[in-house]
Amino acid sequence: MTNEKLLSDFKDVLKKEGLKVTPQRIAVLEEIIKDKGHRESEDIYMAIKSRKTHVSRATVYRTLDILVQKGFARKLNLGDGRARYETKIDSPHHDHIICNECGKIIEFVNDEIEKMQEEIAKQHHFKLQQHIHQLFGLCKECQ
Amino acid sequence: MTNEKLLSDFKDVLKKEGLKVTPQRIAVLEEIIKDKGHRESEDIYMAIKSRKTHVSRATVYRTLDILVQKGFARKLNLGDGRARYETKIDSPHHDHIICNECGKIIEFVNDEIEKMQEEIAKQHHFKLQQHIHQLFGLCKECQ
DNA sequence: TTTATAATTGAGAATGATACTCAATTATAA
DNA sequence: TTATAATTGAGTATCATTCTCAATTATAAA
Ligand SMILES: [Mn+2]
Ligand SMILES: [Mn+2]
Ligand SMILES: [Zn+2]
Ligand SMILES: [Zn+2]
Repeated sequence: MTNEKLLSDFKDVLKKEGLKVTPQRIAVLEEIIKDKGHRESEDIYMAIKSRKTHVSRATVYRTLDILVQKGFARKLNLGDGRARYETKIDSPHHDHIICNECGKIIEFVNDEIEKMQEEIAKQHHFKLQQHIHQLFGLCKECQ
Repeated sequence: MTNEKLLSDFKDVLKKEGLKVTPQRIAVLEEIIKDKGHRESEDIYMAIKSRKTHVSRATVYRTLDILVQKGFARKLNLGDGRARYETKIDSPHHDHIICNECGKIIEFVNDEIEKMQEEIAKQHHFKLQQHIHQLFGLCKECQ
């Protein structure tokens, strides 16, 4: 999806919800799509500030919530107390491998595992809604 | 392993490390082995207080750290901001299924998945150290 | 059993990420 | 241009967990 289309989609969603299109909201959206990485709220806040748009941490958090809610972003919990956000646009489901040393994050998907999760849930009479699968270790460079 | 053996093992470890055997530390150990569940620090703190032993939250946290460090307990992050602790004694590795509604926790192991994780790590040149695999959904009762 | 001493404890303060409050500002539609 | 409801941001609150440090205690030597 082009960034223009994405931006206009976002505006449409905001309007549809009776929410306003503000420079802060646009800036957060732009920041999330610009850098394909797994970003902390603080990073995004600093990146926006270091440019032209005036923004507060509160607004960054609020906008990230909207983006997650509306399917534009995904929120990750890597267990270190700081949430990460990544774009969800053109980004199908995947899980993560995280380096314990340098923090590098690699994405992976394994259909076998995805399938098995469903079976395990079924065996225990659970209706699966989400899952977290994270592998932690040392990356090539950090071993 | 008998509770007596476990207690004496714990005392041995403490002594070996130059740490003191205190009623608070014993109480935390006892609490962790008494209830096989996935306990919050606050639960353990309350349970100990509601008995006879005087203890503080700080000491519960400190002792739980020791128990995890020395292999007597396991610390879980379920993504809700409160750590859970479970006994590691006679409890081989497993992962968890968590009910989004009532919080019920079920344990599972799947050797296939365990094996695949190793392969995935290898493919990405990672030396695997730990992993988190949690399935979230609705349990039979909550659907 | 004392004594010496280093380890431990607990009350309360600190931390850090995130959420909330509310007065001032702003986007939007009439 | 105006009316108004939504948004913003500064600062405060929250909540789990960690830290501080003076008072207490476990331990081992005498
Ligand atoms: Mn990712
Ligand atoms: Mn368990
Ligand atoms: Zn690394
Ligand atoms: Zn349930």
